Amino acid sequence: MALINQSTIAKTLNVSRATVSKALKDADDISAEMKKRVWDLAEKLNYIPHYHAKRLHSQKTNLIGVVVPDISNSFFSFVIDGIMDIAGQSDYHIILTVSREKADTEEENILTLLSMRVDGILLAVSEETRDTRIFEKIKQSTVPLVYFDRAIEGFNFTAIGIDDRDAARKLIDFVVRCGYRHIGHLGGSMLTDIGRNRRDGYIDALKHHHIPVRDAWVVEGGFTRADGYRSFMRMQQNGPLPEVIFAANDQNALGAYDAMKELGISFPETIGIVAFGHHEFNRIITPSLTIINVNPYNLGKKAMEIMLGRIRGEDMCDKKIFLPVEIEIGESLQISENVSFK
Amino acid sequence: MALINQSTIAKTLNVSRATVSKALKDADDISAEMKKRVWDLAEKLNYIPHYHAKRLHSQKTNLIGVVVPDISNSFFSFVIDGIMDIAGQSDYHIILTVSREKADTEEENILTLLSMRVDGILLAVSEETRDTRIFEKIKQSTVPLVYFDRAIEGFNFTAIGIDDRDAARKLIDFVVRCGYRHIGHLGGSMLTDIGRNRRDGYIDALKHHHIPVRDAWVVEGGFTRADGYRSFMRMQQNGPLPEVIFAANDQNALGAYDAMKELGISFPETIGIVAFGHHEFNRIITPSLTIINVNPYNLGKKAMEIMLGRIRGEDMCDKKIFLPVEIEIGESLQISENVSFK
DNA sequence: TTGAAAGCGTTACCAG
DNA sequence: CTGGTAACGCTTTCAA
Repeated sequence: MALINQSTIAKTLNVSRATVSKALKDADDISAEMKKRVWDLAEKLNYIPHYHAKRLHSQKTNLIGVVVPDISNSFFSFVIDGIMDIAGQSDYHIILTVSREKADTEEENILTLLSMRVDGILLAVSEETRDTRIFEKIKQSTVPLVYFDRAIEGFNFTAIGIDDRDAARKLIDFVVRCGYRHIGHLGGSMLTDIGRNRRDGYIDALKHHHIPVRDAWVVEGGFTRADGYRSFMRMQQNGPLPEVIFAANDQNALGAYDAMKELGISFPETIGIVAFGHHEFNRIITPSLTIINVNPYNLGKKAMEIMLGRIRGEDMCDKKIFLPVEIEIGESLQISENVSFK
Repeated sequence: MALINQSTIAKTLNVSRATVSKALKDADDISAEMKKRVWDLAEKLNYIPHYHAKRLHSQKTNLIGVVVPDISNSFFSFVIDGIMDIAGQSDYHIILTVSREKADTEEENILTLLSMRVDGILLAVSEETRDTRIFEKIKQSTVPLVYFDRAIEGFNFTAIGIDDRDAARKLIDFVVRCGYRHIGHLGGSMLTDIGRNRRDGYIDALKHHHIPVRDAWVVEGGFTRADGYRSFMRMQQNGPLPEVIFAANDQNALGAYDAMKELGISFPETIGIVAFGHHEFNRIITPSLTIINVNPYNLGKKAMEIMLGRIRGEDMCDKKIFLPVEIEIGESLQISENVSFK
């Protein structure tokens, strides 16, 4: 016997559907006796209310749509973990979609979420996204959108992430103070703000220390492990390699590590790697990277909290929110004793 | 302006809602001219159909509910990746819920999914689950349920996973053939079938090789990193440690590694670790474990394929399906040259 | 205390 | 070709 509805209960009890509906939600104007009869039968017939029929009426779904580029990237699974923790506390549910870094999949996902009338959308933009018409649509729909990690500029949506440019500057500054001057960059996608900002911070820091930027040591790439592999191979073909490589993220670093292994380049003795990353991942990488540590779980929590504020109507000003970061020193650099990071 | 509905289009065009509905779905009995007018206006007003209103009528949601114990466990994120790949190809969407290994959260999640009238439920049972009334409810609801990785016996639902007992036997057999005879076990939860089966396989193998099972070397635990840490600490208090430890899964192994690091026990020189795990994770562990390799991405794909078959009404027989596994040898064992694994 | 009726956004059947 | 109407499962307002 499949799931039943209120009508079935009403018919069996010879009362109206309205009465059943009210009894089920323990309304004041239903007799205790009637309620008991309804509850007992509901229990017996395994009645489970229809979520969407209910919400159809209330115009509020308590659903939050999430779009991530890649769920097998542990960064995003930790973000989702944070999102779901906050969602669970507030009786919200998550519709998870994955763009696979494809702009058209992302667009499809957003349309699906809008069609499900989610109360809000949390989005980390795919690497490929260029066409921004879909963001116009979201704006028009008045569904609140909060970017996390990666954002598209120009639509005045709230974004939460880190100050990538500043963080990259600090990381490279640290590397320089460790005594290195030959520093390369395996970049992320230059279509994303974080890709550009991390590269710009890298260049800022080199310039600040009067170190020339060598084109052969700056490779445009992406945020996947495969991207890191390809980027390293490209840099290696450009001629002599730097002492330290700054990878756009930890996945990319892992790809570089793959390439070095394949090429027989020892790590970290020959080349050190530093990257943007997160602690949970870093703890299990070999040998430990030196990273700018972003906490993805907190990022997810914070993003969801902001979303809830948005839905409640508080905090309506669109802005960019930065999470704190810190440098986590791994075994990937030979650090002279007198370097400290405040 | 918020999202509009068909009525708005109908009113603006001075036609009936029925006409709009049919025009939008390109029905045969609507004039080309009418269709164009409707489409143009829909486009202009940013009309996006209401997913759940539509499905309310069709009695099919194209939604699949997923319950995982822990999404920050990379095993499950890879499973989800596989599930979503197949789902995307077939126009299904995923409602993801996380039980955090808690039986009551799991039950809540299942009820939510049933209330959303998902077309099917994919479930990896939490460690804690004992009360099986909720599974009765699912059975009653006639919503197809497919277990992946971890199952509860006795309800005759389809389950997909690996033959844990056999795999554990093979893994321990391999360790013995490497020359080790002092082998301990950091177990998973004995409430789960996989926890029991892996332990039983371990015992089978020891018995087969006439190696006594030492209680001090068999610790009951769980599948998280924290569990692994605690279990190792317990075993260490029991007296002298074995040469090789068989951990219930890779997270557990990681926790054991944490404990060893804290206690200053070198790895893998003093103690080797073997575990159930998956390649993607293993590649980034230091030093690489020797694992029985389960491919979680394929597991997810397969689980979703079975689910789709179920929904279509094919393949209605409930059974246990085993995925193939293989041993992946890492740096965690000192292996003598003449050992090979067929 | 209960029930009739309208409505949420959509589709489907049948008339015209 | 177009439209009225009932239906999907539920809630809410207003009468009785």
